Amino acid sequence: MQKYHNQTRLLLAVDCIVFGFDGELLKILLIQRGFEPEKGNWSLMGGFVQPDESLDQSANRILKQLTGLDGVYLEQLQTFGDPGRDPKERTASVAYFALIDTSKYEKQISHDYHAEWFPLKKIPKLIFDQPAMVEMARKKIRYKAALHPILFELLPAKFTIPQLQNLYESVYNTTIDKRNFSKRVLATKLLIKLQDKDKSGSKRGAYYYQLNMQNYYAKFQAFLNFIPNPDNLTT
Amino acid sequence: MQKYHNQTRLLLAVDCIVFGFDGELLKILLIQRGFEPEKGNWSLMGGFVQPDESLDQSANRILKQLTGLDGVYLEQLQTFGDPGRDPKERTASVAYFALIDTSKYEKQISHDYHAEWFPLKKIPKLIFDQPAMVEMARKKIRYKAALHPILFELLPAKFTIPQLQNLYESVYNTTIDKRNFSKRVLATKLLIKLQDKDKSGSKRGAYYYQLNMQNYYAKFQAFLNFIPNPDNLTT
DNA sequence: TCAAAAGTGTTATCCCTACACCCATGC
DNA sequence: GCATGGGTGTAGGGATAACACTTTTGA
Repeated sequence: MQKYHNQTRLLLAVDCIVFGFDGELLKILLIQRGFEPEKGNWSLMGGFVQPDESLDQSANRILKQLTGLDGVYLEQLQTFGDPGRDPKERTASVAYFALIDTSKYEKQISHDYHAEWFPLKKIPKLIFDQPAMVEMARKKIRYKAALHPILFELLPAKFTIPQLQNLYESVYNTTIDKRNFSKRVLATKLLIKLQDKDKSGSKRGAYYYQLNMQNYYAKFQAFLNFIPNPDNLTT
Repeated sequence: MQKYHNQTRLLLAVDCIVFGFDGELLKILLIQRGFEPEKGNWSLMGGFVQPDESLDQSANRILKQLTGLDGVYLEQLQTFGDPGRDPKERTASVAYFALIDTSKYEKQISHDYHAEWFPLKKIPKLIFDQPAMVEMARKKIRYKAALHPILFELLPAKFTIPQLQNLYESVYNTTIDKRNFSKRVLATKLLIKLQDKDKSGSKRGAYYYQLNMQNYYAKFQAFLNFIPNPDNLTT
C-alpha cells in the first residue's frame, strides 16, 4: 500500500516524569541531558519512539533504562506538540508519569545517567516545555490520588500507617488528624496488618501493613473523597 | 541547527470524538471516510497535524470543519500510537473529545461531510483503533462529569432542570430522584432562574435556567460527588 | 375533568470532623 | 523516669437519601 501524500512526518518522543517518595518529600528524577541542544542541562528522561514499539512500550523501555525497574506504575499524561517546542526540529512528545518505590531503585543506573532526585519545590530549570509537563503531572497525581489509591505505588511492599500519612500530607501539602486518617484508611479494607514493626521511626515502633491486593484491584475505582481539604485540586 | 540523526519521523493525526445530546440520548458524530484505506466506512472526524499548528489548533480546525462551530469545549484525551494501527503507514493519533450544543450545530456542513449522529449504544463498526478511542472518551466524560459541571456544554444556553436531569440520567444510565436532583443542582448556585418557561415538554411548562458564569468558572473544580450511584465509573 | 409533567419539604441516617489521653520503649 | 512517636474512641453537625403530595394547564 502506498503512503499518505503531501503530509509532514515528524519526530515523536516520550518523556517520563518519575515520582518517588523518600519518607519526607515527594521528588522527581531528572537527568543531565546527554546531547544537543541543551546538552548538560536538567531534563526529564525521554527518548524517541522507535519504529516497532508502542507508546507504552517506549515509556517502559525508557523507564527501565533510567531506574532499572520493570512493572512500574506508568500512565500516559498528555501529548505536547507545539510547533516550536524543540528548536532543533519539530517533535511531539507524549508525557508519561511514573510512580516508583525508591527502595527498589538502582542507584548504579542513576549514576550512569547523572540522574538526581529533586523535591517538587526545588526543581531546577528544565529544557523546552518540560516545566509544563511536570506541573501537569503534579496536578494529575493530586487529582487522581484523591480518588484512587495510587500513592501506595510510592511505598515499599511493607509500610506503616504513619509513613502513609506522611505521604498524603506531603502530596497535598496539608496536615491530617492521625486518628481520622487511620480510621479512614483501615475502613477501606485495603490494608493487612502484619506482626512486625518498623522501629526506625520511634522507640515503640509502628506496625507494618501490606496491601490486600484483591481489595486493591476491586476498589481501585471508587476511592472517592479521601482527602478532606487539599489545598489545590485542579485537573 | 541540524536535525536529529537516525530517527524515524512519522505522521501525527488528530481524531475528535464529538458528543451531543438530543434531549434523550447521548450521541457521537461520525463521518464516512473520504479516502483510502477504509474509504466510505464510518470514522471519527480527524486529520493530520500541519507543520505550523499546535495540537489544540489542529483539533479546533478539524472541529470547525465538521460542525461549523468555534469555541467548543475540547479536551485532549489520549494519544494512540501502536505501530500497526493504520495499515497504510505508521501514524500516531492524538484523540480529543468535544462537547457541543447540537442546537448550534450546522446541518449544512454535516451534510457535506456525510456526517451522522449515532447513539452511544448503536455505534457502527469504526476504522482502526477508533472503537477504543470512543470507549475511552465515554469513560472520560462519565468520570469528569461526576466531578465537574461539564455537561452544561451539551445544553443550549437556556435549559430546564428536567432537561438537565435527563442528560445526567442518560450519561450515567441511571435514574435520580427529582427532588434531590433539583436541590443539589440549585445548591451549587450555578444556575440563574429565568422568567420564561419551556412549554414543549409539558402543559404546565418548566422554568428555563441559565448558567451563572462567574460561579461556573469558580466552581469548575470542586464539584465532587455529584452522582449518587453511577453504574460504572471508570478512569 | 383528567392526564402528564413540574415543583416542593421533612425526616432519618450516615459520614465526616473535631478533639485528648494512654501506651510502649530506648535512652 | 522521661521523652518520643504510636495507637485508639466518642460525640456533634452537616450532608445525603428516601419518600408523596400539590400545582398547572392543554386537551
